[in-house]
Amino acid sequence: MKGSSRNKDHSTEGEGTGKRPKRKCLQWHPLLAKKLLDFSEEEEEEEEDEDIDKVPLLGADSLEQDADETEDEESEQRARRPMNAFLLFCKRHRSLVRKEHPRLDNRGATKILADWWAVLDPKEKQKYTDMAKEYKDAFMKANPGYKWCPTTNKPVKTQTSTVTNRKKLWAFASDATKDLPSPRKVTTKSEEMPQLNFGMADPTQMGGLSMLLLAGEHALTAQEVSSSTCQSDATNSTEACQKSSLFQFAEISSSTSQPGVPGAVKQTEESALFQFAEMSSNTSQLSSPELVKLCGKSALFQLARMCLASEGVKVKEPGKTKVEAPEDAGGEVLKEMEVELEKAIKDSCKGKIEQLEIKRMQNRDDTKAEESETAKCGDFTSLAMENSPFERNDNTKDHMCCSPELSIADMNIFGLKPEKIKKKKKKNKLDRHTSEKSTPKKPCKKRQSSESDIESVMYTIEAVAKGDWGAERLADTPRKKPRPVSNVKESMLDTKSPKKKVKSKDKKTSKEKPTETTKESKPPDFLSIAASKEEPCEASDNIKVEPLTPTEEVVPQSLPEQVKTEDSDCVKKIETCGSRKSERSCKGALYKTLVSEGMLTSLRANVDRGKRSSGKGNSSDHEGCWSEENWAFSQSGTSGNKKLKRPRPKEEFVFGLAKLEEEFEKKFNSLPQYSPITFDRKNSSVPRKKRKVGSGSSEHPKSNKGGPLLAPSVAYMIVEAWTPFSSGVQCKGSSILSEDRISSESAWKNKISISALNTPEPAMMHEPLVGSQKRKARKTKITHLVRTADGQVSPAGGTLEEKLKELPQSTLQKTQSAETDCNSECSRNAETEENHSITSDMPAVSAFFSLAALAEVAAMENVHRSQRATPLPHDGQPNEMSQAPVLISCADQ
DNA sequence: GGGAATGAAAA
DNA sequence: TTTTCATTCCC
Repeated sequence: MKGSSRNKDHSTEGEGTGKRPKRKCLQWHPLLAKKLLDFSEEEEEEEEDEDIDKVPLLGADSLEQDADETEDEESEQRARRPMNAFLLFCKRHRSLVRKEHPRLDNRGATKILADWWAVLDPKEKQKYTDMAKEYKDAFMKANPGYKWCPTTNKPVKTQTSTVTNRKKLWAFASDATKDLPSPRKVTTKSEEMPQLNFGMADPTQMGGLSMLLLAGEHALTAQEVSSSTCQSDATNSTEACQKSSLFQFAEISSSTSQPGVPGAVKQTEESALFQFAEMSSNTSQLSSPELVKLCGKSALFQLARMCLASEGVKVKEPGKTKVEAPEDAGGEVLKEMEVELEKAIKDSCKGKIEQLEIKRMQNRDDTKAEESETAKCGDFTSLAMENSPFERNDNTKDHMCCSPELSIADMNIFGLKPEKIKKKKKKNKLDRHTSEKSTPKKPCKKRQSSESDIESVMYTIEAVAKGDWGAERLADTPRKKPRPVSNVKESMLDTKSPKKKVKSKDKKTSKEKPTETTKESKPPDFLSIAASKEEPCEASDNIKVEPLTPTEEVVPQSLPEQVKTEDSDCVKKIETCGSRKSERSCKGALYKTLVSEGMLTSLRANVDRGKRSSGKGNSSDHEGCWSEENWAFSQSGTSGNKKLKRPRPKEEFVFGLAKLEEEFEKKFNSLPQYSPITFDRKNSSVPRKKRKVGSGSSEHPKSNKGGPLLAPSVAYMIVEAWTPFSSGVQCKGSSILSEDRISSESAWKNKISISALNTPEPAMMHEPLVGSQKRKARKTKITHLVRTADGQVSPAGGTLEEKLKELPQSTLQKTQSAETDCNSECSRNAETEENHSITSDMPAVSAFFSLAALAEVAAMENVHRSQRATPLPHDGQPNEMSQAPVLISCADQ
């Protein structure tokens, strides 16, 4: 009754959409959700404050379960066992069933679904099975210790009263080992998680540094590649660069995600990417790419100068510099530095720098100048060199609290002591941002200054690692600094990137800016993100991390040496900066290109599509894969938007969740949906139970209803068209169907996407048949199908090809050729061969897959076109199949 | 919270 | 072989 509101009606859209059962907060990925929740909680606190007491628990998710949670246990508890194939099927088709049978309640729907399931072609089932398996695998990876049945043990939950009813149990084998669930704990507690699959906790806790580490590691490899590629060409390689960049991002994201910490990492990454995108976009907007380069150079140049200056300073007064207190101790040095900086800055950008004394004054004045400058050098702002130092000084003075050591270390890390100093100012602002985004946790509310320092450092590190530099900083700047400077920056930002403001915390920012007092408010951000403790941890982490992770060139180098060998550091730093810069430029260029090409847009669109899920709010995490993909998407998506506003922290979380969900959905969506009609027929023909042979129902389901499923008519048609083929073989052209699929496929990282997802085979008929019969059936069906596809019109198989071709024309824009190719090939293959494992191509593709999905698709398409260019005709050679970008899997009965 | 379905895992 | 529990959501 109560539920009546919901009625079947809306459910139409998706299972996913609306449904949130009361209890279950997180359908798919409890784990992620929890993790995310953790973050989100914090954020929420910030935003909402009201709500959560302190409980870090899950504010959001918890819907009902909150109670249960003590974080750990709960988290564990939270994990829900992965859905099995049937459940996936149900989820996917329930809405359809409901549409057809609005009055049916779920039970009835479930029965129908069961019928459908029974009828469903084995192949089709296989897809779901595969997906389920994948899902499970991912889940298990995420939750190594997860047990389906807690069995008696389940001691776990006892405590919390709530014990999750349902969830209850699953005891994790060993808490320690079990990562997933525990991760949260770890995070909270500080235990270390071995990482595990997800090990989110660590990175999160680690904060930016950890992030850096993770990202850095990935980045290193990725970057290397990218750098090499990028270096080769600027524009020409653009595509290559793009790919590389995408790839890198993907890897980074994936890598980070894998390790764990979906939430934080994602955010950070996203932010980074986003920033990147913004950077590029901004720069592009503001000025030509050249400008960008110039700016970057200038920035780099400045940095270099900074380093040099710092070196000099160090040489002169190492001790002081280290200790820092820039103003206090190294007034002279500072001045020198300032002078140099000013020069450099002026050189590059007109003056932003101010002397220590005048800093603020100038800063204010500069504000105006900055605006103008901004246009000139976007990066510059990003560097935030100027202001930050000053502020830093101030801050340092004010509070060096946290650990001067850290600050120093940080400085060392960067290799840019001076920079750090400078950065601080921005950092303050940035910090918020950074902390929020990149490192949710760290910040201690209390001392901004200290935080700012650390954060700034971390931020910079992260930025460096990411190569975001400018972008992040830009974003950050606005936020944190309460000071007038911030205002200036803001103005800068405004002009440059309204987005950022929009982004996440503009609101807060605004608040913050007004006055330092706001700092507190700021802290909330941090706080929200980070637990109170983190600071020390962070610091330590940072230090530790640095050496550990070579996140990026800069960091690693600097890290080890940093502490003592400053000189070398500086040099190195400079170099690194340069390298990064190149990377950045490449990335930026790539993004730009992507944007221009519209790829980002498309990605974004995909994301948007997925959004509906966002409403759900559930996040699913389970697999690294998904999460990774999500990230990738999110990143790409955000970047694509260009300016999309970055969601606020909360939003980000939500976003993260949403993204996860989206991804999941994408994947999920990738699963073939079958039109009810088809089932109906079958059902009708065969009264529920699986009818095995099927027979023939020929008909085309497609007529309409089916439409709802995949892509509208087109997709559906395609499906049908494919079906025939699929009957014998499954064709999976990645691009084949609708974008959704593509996206979804992309989403799937590796194999899954390829292997299973693909083809939607509506048909269910043939399966049971045996050998020759099957073949006959297939052919027959095929003809039928073909006909149906056409609209029932064309009879014979000959039409198939035509239809296939037509189909693409009709709807498919992109992969038409590919599809056709696939189809033809598939058909052939089906006839001749049935089993084709996934193509060899996959592996390569798989690598990028998540992120680059679109890019890949495009590339693949291009390749196809170029290579095959509608070769298709029947003869497709099996070999081609393998080659063909489109994956075709032929399942043989 | 039960229930309708299926399936996987554990006992 | 039996239990649990995964999803969905009305009742």
